[in-house]
Amino acid sequence: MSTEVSDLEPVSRRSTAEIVADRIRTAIMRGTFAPGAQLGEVDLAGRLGVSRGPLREAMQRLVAEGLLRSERHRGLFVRELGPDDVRDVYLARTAVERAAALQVLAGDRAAAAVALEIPLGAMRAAAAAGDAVALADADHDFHAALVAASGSPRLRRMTDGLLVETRMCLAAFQQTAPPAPELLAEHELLRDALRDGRTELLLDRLAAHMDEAVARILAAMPGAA
Amino acid sequence: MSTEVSDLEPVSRRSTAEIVADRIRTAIMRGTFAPGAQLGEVDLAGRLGVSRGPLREAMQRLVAEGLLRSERHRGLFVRELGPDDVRDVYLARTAVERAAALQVLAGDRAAAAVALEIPLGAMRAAAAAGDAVALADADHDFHAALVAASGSPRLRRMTDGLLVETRMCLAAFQQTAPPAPELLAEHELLRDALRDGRTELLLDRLAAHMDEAVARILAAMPGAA
DNA sequence: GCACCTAGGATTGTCAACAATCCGCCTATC
DNA sequence: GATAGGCGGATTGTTGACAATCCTAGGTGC
Repeated sequence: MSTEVSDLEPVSRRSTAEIVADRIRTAIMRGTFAPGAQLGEVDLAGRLGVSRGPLREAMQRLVAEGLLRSERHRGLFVRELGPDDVRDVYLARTAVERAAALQVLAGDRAAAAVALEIPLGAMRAAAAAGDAVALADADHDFHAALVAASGSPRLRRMTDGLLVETRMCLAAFQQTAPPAPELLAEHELLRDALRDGRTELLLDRLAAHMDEAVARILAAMPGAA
Repeated sequence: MSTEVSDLEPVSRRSTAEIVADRIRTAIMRGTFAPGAQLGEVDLAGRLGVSRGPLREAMQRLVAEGLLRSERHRGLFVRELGPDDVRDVYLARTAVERAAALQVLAGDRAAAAVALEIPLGAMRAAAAAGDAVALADADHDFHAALVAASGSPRLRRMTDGLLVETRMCLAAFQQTAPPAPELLAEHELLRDALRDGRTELLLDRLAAHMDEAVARILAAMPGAA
């Protein structure tokens, strides 16, 4: 809203509803809207500078993505994710990223390994600077890049949605700083196994990576069994 | 539109946008709207008896699901699925249903096998009657039931979307009648392997089932490589 | 004859107002 | 004192109209 770099296409190529959806999605991802919080339409519309029409369209999109819960004549609420949801998100992520990894292994492994170097670099910088948010961003980008390298639009779309939910889980209790060096090492091992075409090793490490993430999150969760 | 069985809750519990989305989704699934066709808002709104507001909300939902393609100031078009899309849909389905199958194997196999008997019965009846549409419905229900038995909401939601795209692929050239007895046998083999807990066998049969479906569809497709 | 420009029509994008519904609180009654 | 009934405020759901944009057809100049 403040500084647009390219005023050539201020609002042209993307629909307003899509822009609004992205904005709210990011806000939910960052924890700006607490889980369970109600989102008033007039308030949001006024804050974003749009009318209720496009805003409602954006909301429908987020409801379809599973980020919001709509109660008729009650309002829209940010979905709250419990322990079961954490397990389910990572179950689905494991399934999708496993398939993506297999596709990458069958394709151009080297190019994918190179592409992964970008988020890995960001992860190293974030770890060195002790920036937890940047670390989470880099983690996010790593997995998005992995799935993007598969060349599958549907796996990519699914991952995009699941990663947002992952960030929602993390944002609920950001104070739980993950051990940065360990996290970085895990991702580098994934990159190594991918680059070297070690199929079984990659799949095992991927599954282990997911299991550890679930354990980390559930350990930091209040009412986890 | 013609005969509603339960007029007790005509529009109460579900939002209008959701109802409209379901209606259009079904129409796309059945091939009522040809791929690439433009959907005019005023025309659809008038035909469904709602205003353009809820209709646009429903459209945003379908766009998010990947069924429609929106071009700004141009209109909404039914997505056309090419050979690459067919392969991608089944790639994603294989990933999701594999994960679901593993979850079922780790849970209550017997109950899942019983649940699968319902769509299998419908499939037998459709095969005997030579009803291609009912056969496709039963096929659809089988895989939906398999994933539902996993107890994972996210795998379930992904499958719902992917199955709709599957039907879109099939609807494009309905005349390609699949060999009913063979299709039935394949699904019964899946059920058997699931019931008996034969993990490797089930996963192999599932992958083969998907591969055969892709081959069947691509063979009937006009411009397939 | 061909290319460019312009007017027309139609469609989408957006907005502000109206109507229906629900929640919380207050009051009256048992 | 507790509970049933009703009222007020707020929010969502829906509608119709207005404005911006794009494609197509026709005309004009070169």
